[in-house]
Amino acid sequence: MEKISPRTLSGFMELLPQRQALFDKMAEILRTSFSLYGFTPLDTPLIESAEVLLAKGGGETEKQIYRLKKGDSDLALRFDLTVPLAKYVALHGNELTFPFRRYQIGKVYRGERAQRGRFREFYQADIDIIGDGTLDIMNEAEIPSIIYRCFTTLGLQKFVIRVNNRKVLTGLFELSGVGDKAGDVMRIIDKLEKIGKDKVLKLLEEDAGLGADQAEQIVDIVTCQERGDDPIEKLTALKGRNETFDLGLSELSAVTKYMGDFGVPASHYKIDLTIARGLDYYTGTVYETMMTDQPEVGSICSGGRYDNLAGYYTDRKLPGVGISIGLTRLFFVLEDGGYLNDEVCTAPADVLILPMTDDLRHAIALATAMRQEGLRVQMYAENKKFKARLSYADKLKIPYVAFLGEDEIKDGFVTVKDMASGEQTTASAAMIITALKDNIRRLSEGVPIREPKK
RNA sequence: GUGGGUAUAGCUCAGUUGGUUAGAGCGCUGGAUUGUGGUUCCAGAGGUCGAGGGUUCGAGACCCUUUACCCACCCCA
Repeated sequence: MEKISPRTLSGFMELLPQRQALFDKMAEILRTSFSLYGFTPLDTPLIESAEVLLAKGGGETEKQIYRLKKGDSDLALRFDLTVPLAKYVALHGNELTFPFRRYQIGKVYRGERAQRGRFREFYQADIDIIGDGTLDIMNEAEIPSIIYRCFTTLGLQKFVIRVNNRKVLTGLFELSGVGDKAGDVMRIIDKLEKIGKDKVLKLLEEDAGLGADQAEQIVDIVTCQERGDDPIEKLTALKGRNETFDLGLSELSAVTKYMGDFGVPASHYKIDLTIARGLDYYTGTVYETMMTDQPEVGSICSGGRYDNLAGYYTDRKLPGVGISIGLTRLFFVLEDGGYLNDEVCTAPADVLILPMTDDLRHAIALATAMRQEGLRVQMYAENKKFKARLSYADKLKIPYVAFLGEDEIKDGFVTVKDMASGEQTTASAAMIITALKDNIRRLSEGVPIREPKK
Protein backbone atom coordinates (compact mmCIF):
# COMPACT_ATOMS: atom_id res chain seq x y z
CA MET A 1 0.00 0.00 0.00
CA GLU A 2 1.27 3.44 -0.82
CA LYS A 3 2.13 5.45 2.25
CA ILE A 4 1.11 9.00 2.83
CA SER A 5 4.23 11.06 3.24
CA PRO A 6 4.37 12.44 6.76
CA ARG A 7 4.80 16.18 7.01
CA THR A 8 4.32 19.09 9.33
CA LEU A 9 2.64 22.21 8.02
CA SER A 10 4.62 25.35 7.35
CA GLY A 11 4.67 27.65 10.32
CA PHE A 12 4.04 24.90 12.84
CA MET A 13 6.88 24.07 15.19
CA GLU A 14 7.49 20.45 16.10
CA LEU A 15 10.36 19.54 18.39
CA LEU A 16 12.40 16.45 19.11
CA PRO A 17 12.18 15.17 22.69
CA GLN A 18 15.21 16.95 24.15
CA ARG A 19 14.25 20.29 22.66
CA GLN A 20 10.70 19.80 23.83
CA ALA A 21 11.94 19.19 27.35
CA LEU A 22 13.89 22.44 27.19
CA PHE A 23 10.86 24.28 25.87
CA ASP A 24 8.77 22.95 28.73
CA LYS A 25 11.39 24.06 31.20
CA MET A 26 11.13 27.56 29.79
CA ALA A 27 7.39 27.51 30.21
CA GLU A 28 7.82 26.25 33.75
CA ILE A 29 10.18 29.10 34.62
CA LEU A 30 7.61 31.56 33.32
CA ARG A 31 4.85 29.96 35.37
CA THR A 32 6.96 30.16 38.50
CA SER A 33 7.89 33.79 37.82
CA PHE A 34 4.28 34.78 37.19
CA SER A 35 3.13 33.21 40.41
CA LEU A 36 5.75 35.24 42.32
CA TYR A 37 3.75 38.29 41.34
CA GLY A 38 0.45 36.85 42.48
CA PHE A 39 -1.03 35.81 39.15
CA THR A 40 -3.53 33.01 38.99
CA PRO A 41 -3.49 30.44 36.18
CA LEU A 42 -6.24 30.40 33.59
CA ASP A 43 -7.11 28.26 30.63
CA THR A 44 -9.70 29.02 28.00
CA PRO A 45 -10.85 27.09 24.92
CA LEU A 46 -8.72 27.05 21.79
CA ILE A 47 -11.89 27.33 19.77
CA GLU A 48 -14.48 30.00 20.29
CA SER A 49 -17.50 31.11 18.39
CA ALA A 50 -16.42 33.24 15.43
CA GLU A 51 -18.82 35.94 16.56
CA VAL A 52 -16.98 36.30 19.87
CA LEU A 53 -13.46 36.26 18.41
CA LEU A 54 -14.30 38.61 15.57
CA ALA A 55 -16.27 41.06 17.70
CA LYS A 56 -13.90 43.83 16.80
CA GLY A 57 -14.06 42.88 13.17
CA GLY A 58 -12.18 44.06 10.11
CA GLY A 59 -8.47 44.48 9.61
CA GLU A 60 -5.72 41.94 9.97
CA THR A 61 -7.54 39.84 12.49
CA GLU A 62 -10.30 39.03 10.09
CA LYS A 63 -7.79 38.13 7.37
CA GLN A 64 -5.57 35.99 9.57
CA ILE A 65 -8.02 34.10 11.69
CA TYR A 66 -8.55 30.40 11.14
CA ARG A 67 -12.25 29.93 10.72
CA LEU A 68 -14.09 26.64 10.65
CA LYS A 69 -17.56 25.37 10.18
CA LYS A 70 -18.96 22.41 12.05
CA GLY A 71 -22.51 21.79 11.12
CA ASP A 72 -24.24 25.12 11.53
CA SER A 73 -21.74 26.56 14.01
CA ASP A 74 -19.37 29.27 12.86
CA LEU A 75 -16.18 28.74 14.82
CA ALA A 76 -12.67 30.18 14.94
CA LEU A 77 -9.31 29.41 16.52
CA ARG A 78 -8.12 32.06 18.92
CA PHE A 79 -5.43 34.31 17.44
CA ASP A 80 -4.36 35.73 20.81
CA LEU A 81 -5.14 35.22 24.48
CA THR A 82 -6.40 38.72 25.13
CA VAL A 83 -9.71 38.49 23.30
CA PRO A 84 -10.61 35.22 25.06
CA LEU A 85 -9.67 36.93 28.32
CA ALA A 86 -12.01 39.80 27.51
CA LYS A 87 -14.82 37.34 26.90
CA TYR A 88 -13.95 35.45 30.08
CA VAL A 89 -13.96 38.55 32.24
CA ALA A 90 -17.18 39.83 30.70
CA LEU A 91 -18.80 36.44 31.23
CA HIS A 92 -17.57 35.75 34.75
CA GLY A 93 -17.06 39.31 35.96
CA ASN A 94 -19.56 38.91 38.77
CA GLU A 95 -17.72 35.90 40.18
CA LEU A 96 -14.21 37.34 39.90
CA THR A 97 -12.37 39.48 42.40
CA PHE A 98 -10.77 42.63 41.02
CA PRO A 99 -8.12 43.62 40.24
CA PHE A 100 -8.01 40.28 38.48
CA ARG A 101 -4.49 39.03 37.80
CA ARG A 102 -4.23 36.03 35.58
CA TYR A 103 -1.56 34.33 33.53
CA GLN A 104 -2.20 32.02 30.63
CA ILE A 105 0.18 30.00 28.49
CA GLY A 106 -1.34 28.54 25.38
CA LYS A 107 -1.24 28.11 21.65
CA VAL A 108 -2.69 30.70 19.32
CA TYR A 109 -3.24 30.58 15.57
CA ARG A 110 -2.66 33.09 12.80
CA GLY A 111 -3.18 32.20 9.18
CA GLU A 112 -0.45 34.40 7.80
CA ARG A 113 2.55 33.44 5.69
CA ALA A 114 5.22 31.84 7.88
CA GLN A 115 8.63 33.44 8.09
CA ARG A 116 11.85 33.43 10.05
CA GLY A 117 10.73 33.52 13.68
CA ARG A 118 7.09 33.81 12.65
CA PHE A 119 4.72 30.94 13.09
CA ARG A 120 1.14 30.13 12.32
CA GLU A 121 0.76 28.17 15.51
CA PHE A 122 2.68 29.51 18.46
CA TYR A 123 2.66 29.77 22.21
CA GLN A 124 1.92 32.97 23.97
CA ALA A 125 2.51 33.48 27.66
CA ASP A 126 0.21 36.27 28.74
CA ILE A 127 -0.18 38.13 31.98
CA ASP A 128 -2.88 40.70 32.47
CA ILE A 129 -4.21 42.76 35.34
CA ILE A 130 -7.82 43.81 34.95
CA GLY A 131 -9.32 46.50 37.14
CA ASP A 132 -12.96 47.17 37.90
CA GLY A 133 -13.56 50.73 36.72
CA THR A 134 -10.04 51.90 37.55
CA LEU A 135 -6.53 50.53 37.61
CA ASP A 136 -3.59 52.22 39.26
CA ILE A 137 -0.57 53.31 37.26
CA MET A 138 1.65 51.20 39.55
CA ASN A 139 0.51 48.12 37.66
CA GLU A 140 1.91 49.56 34.46
CA ALA A 141 5.34 49.81 36.04
CA GLU A 142 5.12 46.37 37.61
CA ILE A 143 4.55 44.60 34.29
CA PRO A 144 8.00 45.34 32.83
CA SER A 145 9.59 44.19 36.04
CA ILE A 146 7.93 40.83 35.49
CA ILE A 147 9.35 40.69 31.97
CA TYR A 148 12.75 41.51 33.40
CA ARG A 149 12.50 38.76 35.99
CA CYS A 150 11.26 36.17 33.51
CA PHE A 151 14.01 36.86 31.01
CA THR A 152 16.83 36.99 33.52
CA THR A 153 15.59 33.84 35.22
CA LEU A 154 15.77 32.18 31.82
CA GLY A 155 19.42 33.23 31.74
CA LEU A 156 18.91 35.96 29.16
CA GLN A 157 20.86 39.19 29.42
CA LYS A 158 20.88 40.74 25.98
CA PHE A 159 17.42 42.26 25.78
CA VAL A 160 15.90 45.65 26.22
CA ILE A 161 12.37 46.57 27.24
CA ARG A 162 11.21 49.61 25.34
CA VAL A 163 8.46 51.72 26.82
CA ASN A 164 6.27 54.37 25.34
CA ASN A 165 2.87 55.91 25.87
CA ARG A 166 0.23 56.19 23.20
CA LYS A 167 -1.31 59.27 24.77
CA VAL A 168 2.00 61.05 24.34
CA LEU A 169 2.00 60.19 20.64
CA THR A 170 -1.67 61.00 20.16
CA GLY A 171 -1.24 64.32 21.95
CA LEU A 172 1.85 65.06 19.93
CA PHE A 173 0.00 64.42 16.72
CA GLU A 174 -2.84 66.66 17.83
CA LEU A 175 -0.34 69.39 18.64
CA SER A 176 1.13 69.04 15.17
CA GLY A 177 -2.28 69.17 13.58
CA VAL A 178 -2.06 65.72 12.07
CA GLY A 179 -5.79 65.28 12.37
CA ASP A 180 -7.41 61.99 11.41
CA LYS A 181 -4.16 60.63 9.98
CA ALA A 182 -2.92 59.74 13.48
CA GLY A 183 -3.22 56.00 12.84
CA ASP A 184 -1.18 56.11 9.66
CA VAL A 185 1.41 58.37 11.22
CA MET A 186 1.79 56.01 14.17
CA ARG A 187 2.33 53.04 11.88
CA ILE A 188 4.93 54.89 9.84
CA ILE A 189 6.76 56.24 12.90
CA ASP A 190 6.97 52.68 14.13
CA LYS A 191 9.14 51.80 11.13
CA LEU A 192 11.86 54.26 12.07
CA GLU A 193 14.27 51.70 13.37
CA LYS A 194 13.75 49.39 10.43
CA ILE A 195 13.78 51.70 7.41
CA GLY A 196 15.47 54.82 8.75
CA LYS A 197 14.64 58.46 9.12
CA ASP A 198 14.70 59.50 5.46
CA LYS A 199 12.26 56.87 4.28
CA VAL A 200 9.96 57.62 7.20
CA LEU A 201 9.91 61.31 6.31
CA LYS A 202 9.12 60.39 2.75
CA LEU A 203 6.29 58.08 3.79
CA LEU A 204 4.87 60.65 6.17
CA GLU A 205 4.64 63.12 3.33
CA GLU A 206 3.50 60.75 0.58
CA ASP A 207 1.27 58.29 2.43
CA ALA A 208 -0.01 60.34 5.35
CA GLY A 209 -0.06 63.65 3.51
CA LEU A 210 1.89 65.61 6.08
CA GLY A 211 3.75 68.77 5.26
CA ALA A 212 7.52 68.56 5.22
CA ASP A 213 7.83 70.76 8.32
CA GLN A 214 5.18 68.77 10.16
CA ALA A 215 6.90 65.47 9.40
CA GLU A 216 10.31 66.84 10.31
CA GLN A 217 9.04 68.17 13.62
CA ILE A 218 7.41 64.89 14.65
CA VAL A 219 10.39 62.78 13.67
CA ASP A 220 12.71 65.17 15.47
CA ILE A 221 10.89 64.78 18.78
CA VAL A 222 10.30 61.09 18.46
CA THR A 223 13.95 60.27 17.73
CA CYS A 224 15.38 62.47 20.46
CA GLN A 225 16.52 59.48 22.53
CA GLU A 226 18.68 58.31 19.64
CA ARG A 227 20.65 61.51 19.91
CA GLY A 228 21.18 61.04 23.63
CA ASP A 229 18.51 63.45 24.81
CA ASP A 230 16.34 62.66 27.80
CA PRO A 231 12.87 62.13 26.28
CA ILE A 232 11.09 63.18 29.46
CA GLU A 233 12.90 66.52 29.42
CA LYS A 234 12.29 67.01 25.76
CA LEU A 235 8.58 66.27 26.19
CA THR A 236 8.25 68.42 29.28
CA ALA A 237 9.09 71.43 27.16
CA LEU A 238 5.85 70.83 25.23
CA LYS A 239 3.70 70.57 28.32
CA GLY A 240 0.54 72.58 28.96
CA ARG A 241 -0.76 72.75 25.42
CA ASN A 242 -2.66 69.49 25.06
CA GLU A 243 -4.55 67.56 27.69
CA THR A 244 -3.96 64.10 26.26
CA PHE A 245 -0.29 64.81 25.84
CA ASP A 246 0.10 66.03 29.44
CA LEU A 247 -1.69 62.99 30.78
CA GLY A 248 0.51 60.67 28.73
CA LEU A 249 3.63 62.44 29.85
CA SER A 250 2.74 62.13 33.52
CA GLU A 251 1.96 58.43 33.03
CA LEU A 252 5.20 57.82 31.21
CA SER A 253 7.15 59.61 33.94
CA ALA A 254 5.44 57.65 36.68
CA VAL A 255 5.95 54.32 34.95
CA THR A 256 9.64 54.84 34.31
CA LYS A 257 10.20 56.16 37.81
CA TYR A 258 8.58 53.12 39.46
CA MET A 259 10.27 50.66 37.12
CA GLY A 260 13.59 51.40 38.78
CA ASP A 261 12.04 50.76 42.18
CA PHE A 262 10.71 47.44 40.88
CA GLY A 263 14.27 46.44 40.14
CA VAL A 264 14.55 46.92 36.41
CA PRO A 265 18.06 48.29 35.80
CA ALA A 266 18.43 51.25 33.44
CA SER A 267 20.53 49.06 31.14
CA HIS A 268 17.51 46.93 30.31
CA TYR A 269 14.83 49.46 29.50
CA LYS A 270 14.52 52.67 27.62
CA ILE A 271 11.86 55.15 26.66
CA ASP A 272 11.45 54.83 22.92
CA LEU A 273 8.99 57.27 21.44
CA THR A 274 8.94 55.40 18.13
CA ILE A 275 7.25 52.25 19.32
CA ALA A 276 3.58 52.42 18.72
CA ARG A 277 2.49 49.04 17.67
CA GLY A 278 0.85 46.13 19.30
CA LEU A 279 -2.81 45.68 18.72
CA ASP A 280 -4.78 48.84 18.40
CA TYR A 281 -6.68 48.47 21.65
CA TYR A 282 -3.78 49.91 23.61
CA THR A 283 -4.57 53.35 24.98
CA GLY A 284 -1.65 54.33 27.19
CA THR A 285 1.61 52.67 28.14
CA VAL A 286 2.99 50.26 25.55
CA TYR A 287 5.92 47.86 25.83
CA GLU A 288 8.04 46.00 23.38
CA THR A 289 10.98 43.71 24.14
CA MET A 290 13.68 42.77 21.66
CA MET A 291 16.74 40.59 21.86
CA THR A 292 19.63 42.94 21.19
CA ASP A 293 21.58 40.27 19.28
CA GLN A 294 18.71 39.36 16.95
CA PRO A 295 16.61 42.49 16.53
CA GLU A 296 15.52 41.43 13.05
CA VAL A 297 13.29 38.72 14.47
CA GLY A 298 11.18 41.41 16.05
CA SER A 299 9.48 41.75 19.36
CA ILE A 300 9.56 38.79 21.72
CA CYS A 301 7.19 40.36 24.15
CA SER A 302 4.71 43.17 23.67
CA GLY A 303 1.85 44.65 25.56
CA GLY A 304 0.37 47.69 27.11
CA ARG A 305 -2.48 49.43 28.78
CA TYR A 306 -6.03 49.28 27.46
CA ASP A 307 -8.87 51.29 28.93
CA ASN A 308 -11.76 49.15 27.95
CA LEU A 309 -10.92 45.48 27.54
CA ALA A 310 -14.35 43.97 27.22
CA GLY A 311 -16.29 46.75 25.54
CA TYR A 312 -17.60 44.43 22.85
CA TYR A 313 -19.16 42.11 25.42
CA THR A 314 -20.29 44.26 28.32
CA ASP A 315 -21.00 47.83 29.43
CA ARG A 316 -18.89 47.28 32.51
CA LYS A 317 -15.73 49.31 32.26
CA LEU A 318 -12.73 47.08 32.69
CA PRO A 319 -9.37 48.77 32.19
CA GLY A 320 -6.30 46.59 32.16
CA VAL A 321 -2.66 46.20 31.42
CA GLY A 322 -0.91 43.13 30.10
CA ILE A 323 1.84 41.64 28.04
CA SER A 324 2.30 38.66 25.86
CA ILE A 325 5.56 36.75 25.59
CA GLY A 326 5.97 34.99 22.26
CA LEU A 327 7.25 31.76 23.70
CA THR A 328 7.69 29.98 20.37
CA ARG A 329 9.54 32.92 18.91
CA LEU A 330 11.68 33.25 22.02
CA PHE A 331 12.62 29.59 21.80
CA PHE A 332 13.34 29.96 18.09
CA VAL A 333 15.59 32.93 18.74
CA LEU A 334 17.55 31.07 21.40
CA GLU A 335 17.95 28.03 19.17
CA ASP A 336 18.79 30.15 16.13
CA GLY A 337 21.43 32.06 18.04
CA GLY A 338 22.95 28.82 19.34
CA TYR A 339 22.15 29.91 22.87
CA LEU A 340 20.34 26.86 24.16
CA ASN A 341 22.32 25.32 26.95
CA ASP A 342 23.11 21.65 26.40
CA GLU A 343 23.95 21.26 30.07
CA VAL A 344 20.32 21.62 31.05
CA CYS A 345 19.02 18.26 32.12
CA THR A 346 16.49 17.13 29.54
CA ALA A 347 16.54 13.47 30.53
CA PRO A 348 13.09 11.97 31.01
CA ALA A 349 14.37 10.01 34.01
CA ASP A 350 17.05 10.16 36.71
CA VAL A 351 17.63 6.43 36.81
CA LEU A 352 17.29 3.62 34.33
CA ILE A 353 16.84 0.21 35.92
CA LEU A 354 18.15 -2.75 33.95
CA PRO A 355 16.69 -6.01 35.19
CA MET A 356 19.10 -8.82 34.26
CA THR A 357 16.98 -11.75 35.33
CA ASP A 358 13.75 -13.20 34.00
CA ASP A 359 12.05 -12.51 37.30
CA LEU A 360 11.22 -8.80 37.29
CA ARG A 361 9.92 -8.57 40.84
CA HIS A 362 13.12 -7.17 42.37
CA ALA A 363 13.46 -4.55 39.66
CA ILE A 364 9.85 -3.46 40.04
CA ALA A 365 10.24 -3.25 43.82
CA LEU A 366 13.36 -1.13 43.38
CA ALA A 367 11.62 1.19 40.92
CA THR A 368 8.70 1.59 43.30
CA ALA A 369 10.98 2.37 46.22
CA MET A 370 12.93 4.93 44.18
CA ARG A 371 9.77 6.64 42.93
CA GLN A 372 8.52 6.76 46.48
CA GLU A 373 11.59 8.87 47.24
CA GLY A 374 10.93 11.20 44.33
CA LEU A 375 13.42 9.81 41.86
CA ARG A 376 12.28 9.66 38.26
CA VAL A 377 12.70 6.07 37.18
CA GLN A 378 12.37 4.04 34.03
CA MET A 379 12.80 0.29 33.67
CA TYR A 380 14.21 -1.23 30.54
CA ALA A 381 12.98 -4.77 30.23
CA GLU A 382 13.24 -5.20 26.46
CA ASN A 383 15.08 -8.25 25.34
CA LYS A 384 18.05 -6.41 23.86
CA LYS A 385 21.76 -6.80 24.17
CA PHE A 386 23.31 -5.24 27.21
CA LYS A 387 25.10 -2.60 25.19
CA ALA A 388 21.87 -1.59 23.51
CA ARG A 389 20.31 -1.04 26.90
CA LEU A 390 23.17 1.13 28.08
CA SER A 391 23.10 2.99 24.83
CA TYR A 392 19.44 3.75 25.50
CA ALA A 393 20.39 5.48 28.75
CA ASP A 394 23.17 7.28 26.96
CA LYS A 395 20.97 8.61 24.19
CA LEU A 396 18.30 9.78 26.59
CA LYS A 397 21.02 11.33 28.79
CA ILE A 398 19.74 9.44 31.81
CA PRO A 399 22.52 10.08 34.33
CA TYR A 400 22.34 6.81 36.31
CA VAL A 401 21.81 3.17 35.42
CA ALA A 402 20.98 0.58 38.09
CA PHE A 403 21.80 -3.08 37.40
CA LEU A 404 19.92 -5.85 39.07
CA GLY A 405 21.58 -9.15 38.19
CA GLU A 406 21.63 -12.49 39.94
CA ASP A 407 24.64 -11.50 42.06
CA GLU A 408 23.04 -8.27 43.25
CA ILE A 409 19.73 -9.96 44.05
CA LYS A 410 21.44 -12.77 45.93
CA ASP A 411 23.30 -10.28 48.16
CA GLY A 412 20.45 -7.77 48.42
CA PHE A 413 22.50 -5.10 46.64
CA VAL A 414 22.12 -2.79 43.67
CA THR A 415 24.90 -1.74 41.30
CA VAL A 416 24.67 1.81 40.02
CA LYS A 417 26.67 3.25 37.18
CA ASP A 418 27.28 6.97 36.87
CA MET A 419 27.05 7.49 33.13
CA ALA A 420 29.11 10.65 33.12
CA SER A 421 32.12 9.26 34.95
CA GLY A 422 31.62 5.57 34.20
CA GLU A 423 32.08 4.84 37.89
CA GLN A 424 30.12 1.95 39.43
CA THR A 425 29.03 1.46 43.00
CA THR A 426 27.44 -1.56 44.63
CA ALA A 427 25.49 -1.05 47.85
CA SER A 428 22.14 -1.62 49.50
CA ALA A 429 19.09 -0.12 47.79
CA ALA A 430 18.50 2.28 50.68
CA MET A 431 22.02 3.68 50.50
CA ILE A 432 21.90 3.97 46.74
CA ILE A 433 18.62 5.85 46.84
CA THR A 434 19.89 8.34 49.41
CA ALA A 435 23.06 8.99 47.42
CA LEU A 436 21.19 9.37 44.13
CA LYS A 437 18.73 11.86 45.58
CA ASP A 438 21.64 14.06 46.66
CA ASN A 439 23.40 13.82 43.34
CA ILE A 440 20.30 14.50 41.28
CA ARG A 441 19.52 17.58 43.30
CA ARG A 442 23.03 18.87 42.73
CA LEU A 443 22.87 18.15 38.99
CA SER A 444 19.71 20.17 38.47
CA GLU A 445 20.72 23.23 40.47
CA GLY A 446 21.41 26.53 38.80
CA VAL A 447 21.68 25.53 35.17
CA PRO A 448 20.23 28.31 33.01
CA ILE A 449 18.37 27.58 29.78
CA ARG A 450 20.62 29.98 28.02
CA GLU A 451 24.30 29.14 27.63
CA PRO A 452 26.41 31.15 30.10
CA LYS A 453 28.11 34.16 28.54
CA LYS A 454 31.53 33.22 27.21
C1' G B 1 -2.53 39.03 -0.46
C1' U B 2 2.48 40.63 -3.26
C1' G B 3 7.68 39.55 -4.75
C1' G B 4 12.03 36.27 -4.86
C1' G B 5 14.46 31.46 -3.95
C1' U B 6 14.79 26.17 -3.14
C1' A B 7 13.26 20.88 -3.79
C1' U B 8 18.81 14.74 -4.56
C1' A B 9 19.30 9.07 1.56
C1' G B 10 16.23 9.88 8.23
C1' C B 11 19.24 15.01 8.67
C1' U B 12 22.79 18.71 6.33
C1' C B 13 24.30 18.99 1.54
C1' A B 14 27.83 17.75 -3.19
C1' G B 15 26.70 16.15 -8.15
C1' U B 16 31.37 19.51 -14.01
C1' U B 17 28.89 22.38 -21.13
C1' G B 18 23.12 16.69 -20.59
C1' G B 19 26.74 10.75 -20.94
C1' U B 20 28.14 3.97 -17.61
C1' U B 21 25.66 1.26 -11.71
C1' A B 22 23.67 9.02 -8.23
C1' G B 23 27.83 10.49 -3.81
C1' A B 24 29.84 12.56 1.17
C1' G B 25 29.40 13.72 6.37
C1' C B 26 26.20 12.85 10.34
C1' G B 27 22.46 9.41 11.92
C1' C B 28 20.68 4.17 11.66
C1' U B 29 21.69 -1.51 11.79
C1' G B 30 25.26 -5.43 12.68
C1' G B 31 30.21 -6.96 14.27
C1' A B 32 35.11 -6.32 16.98
C1' U B 33 33.05 -6.56 22.85
C1' U B 34 26.86 -12.53 24.99
C1' G B 35 27.38 -7.85 32.32
C1' U B 36 29.15 -2.08 30.09
C1' G B 37 27.22 3.23 26.77
C1' G B 38 29.59 7.65 25.18
C1' U B 39 35.61 7.11 21.96
C1' U B 40 37.94 3.84 17.96
C1' C B 41 37.97 0.18 13.90
C1' C B 42 35.25 -2.99 10.25
C1' A B 43 30.87 -4.17 7.52
C1' G B 44 25.85 -3.09 5.94
C1' A B 45 20.98 -1.12 4.97
C1' G B 46 18.74 3.07 3.09
C1' G B 47 17.11 7.07 -3.22
C1' U B 48 10.15 6.39 -8.03
C1' C B 49 16.54 12.77 -7.62
C1' G B 50 8.99 16.72 -4.85
C1' A B 51 4.87 15.43 -8.61
C1' G B 52 3.13 15.52 -13.87
C1' G B 53 4.30 16.44 -18.86
C1' G B 54 7.95 17.84 -22.76
C1' U B 55 12.92 18.26 -25.55
C1' U B 56 16.82 14.40 -26.54
C1' C B 57 19.95 8.47 -28.84
C1' G B 58 20.38 9.70 -23.56
C1' A B 59 17.68 14.18 -18.22
C1' G B 60 19.18 14.63 -11.18
C1' A B 61 20.84 18.58 -14.71
C1' C B 62 17.33 21.87 -20.11
C1' C B 63 11.80 23.69 -20.97
C1' C B 64 6.53 23.94 -19.28
C1' U B 65 2.89 22.99 -15.48
C1' U B 66 1.94 21.96 -10.45
C1' U B 67 2.66 21.23 -5.26
C1' A B 68 5.38 21.92 -0.96
C1' C B 69 8.85 24.47 1.75
C1' C B 70 12.14 28.77 2.70
C1' C B 71 13.16 34.15 2.54
C1' A B 72 11.24 39.14 2.22
C1' C B 73 6.99 42.78 2.07
C1' C B 74 2.20 43.68 4.65
C1' C B 75 1.23 42.83 9.61
C1' C B 76 2.76 40.84 14.04
C1' A B 77 4.64 37.25 19.48
